[in-house]
Amino acid sequence: MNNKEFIGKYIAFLHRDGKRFLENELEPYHIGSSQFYILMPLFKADGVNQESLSQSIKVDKAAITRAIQKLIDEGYVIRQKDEEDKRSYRVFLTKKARLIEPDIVKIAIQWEDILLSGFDTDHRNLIEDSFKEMINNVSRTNGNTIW
Amino acid sequence: MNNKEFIGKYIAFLHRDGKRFLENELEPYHIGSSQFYILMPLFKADGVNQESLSQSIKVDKAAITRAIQKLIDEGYVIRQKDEEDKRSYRVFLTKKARLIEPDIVKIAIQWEDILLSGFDTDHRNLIEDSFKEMINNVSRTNGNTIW
DNA sequence: CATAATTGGTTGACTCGTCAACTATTTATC
DNA sequence: GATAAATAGTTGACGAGTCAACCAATTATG
Repeated sequence: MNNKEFIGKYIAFLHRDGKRFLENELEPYHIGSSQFYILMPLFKADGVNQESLSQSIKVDKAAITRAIQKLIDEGYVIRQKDEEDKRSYRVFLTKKARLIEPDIVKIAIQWEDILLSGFDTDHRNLIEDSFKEMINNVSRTNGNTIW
Repeated sequence: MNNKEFIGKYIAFLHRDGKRFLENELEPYHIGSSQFYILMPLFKADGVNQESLSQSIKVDKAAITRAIQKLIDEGYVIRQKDEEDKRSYRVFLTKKARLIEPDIVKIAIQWEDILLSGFDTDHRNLIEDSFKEMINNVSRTNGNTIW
């Protein structure tokens, strides 16, 4: 039984599968997984700036810029210069985005249900907590030094 | 307490952090994370072909081709036409690769230790099993249809 | 045994994300 | 209040991975 595998490998598997799943499901809406990750926080609260989106999904602001451009092109968001701080833009959902919101959320839930199928509530909570712990572990480690 | 988050989001966080960690640590060896993922199975058994590597790390064979090219350029592997099946190449580690093997394995363990720090043995086993279940769930789902 | 289907590998075009360098605005500091 | 430092956003170059189209070799099938 010398088949010890690393968690990192499993994380990579699931990440790639998830990306593929999302991109297949999102194809009818002409967006990809990067747009999905931006829409999700916007559904909760729009009018925020790109920096805030960058922090909430922990993705480089350069990637946010590019992903938002696509959302604009497809008519899902508009940007408006923030009059309080003219360096930044506030990003707002359009009606078109609100129309697809239930579909997009459903896709997120579908993926969650696939991943966790067969897990009871306790197990789901334990997994969620464990993920949070791992994320804390990582940020604690790279928070101080640069590794 | 309406902050239900999706596991998929956490997976993406950890994937990106892991990639960054690996790439920082691997820099002195002039390889990146894609080479890391290929070296790891080769350390267990080399002389296999690219298709086999593709399956073992679940990465598209096109990416394997490109990642191996870099390993060749850096002198960590050589390829040898398989005389039994002339379509395929057998990939062998060089001495240079064997020399860095302990370092590379140590980097993998380091990342594992960061992720799972504070987890006792039971918790670690539970996490590993849960990841395996999630991966089974995914392959069961996309095994039949194409979603 | 000839032709068809499958398999191993490569290439090109693409998405997603990172980092570094840059502009423009805002905030601190002397 | 001028200059320095920090912050929001953009752009370019890159690495990693996917998919599709393609060769060449192998295996099935008629």
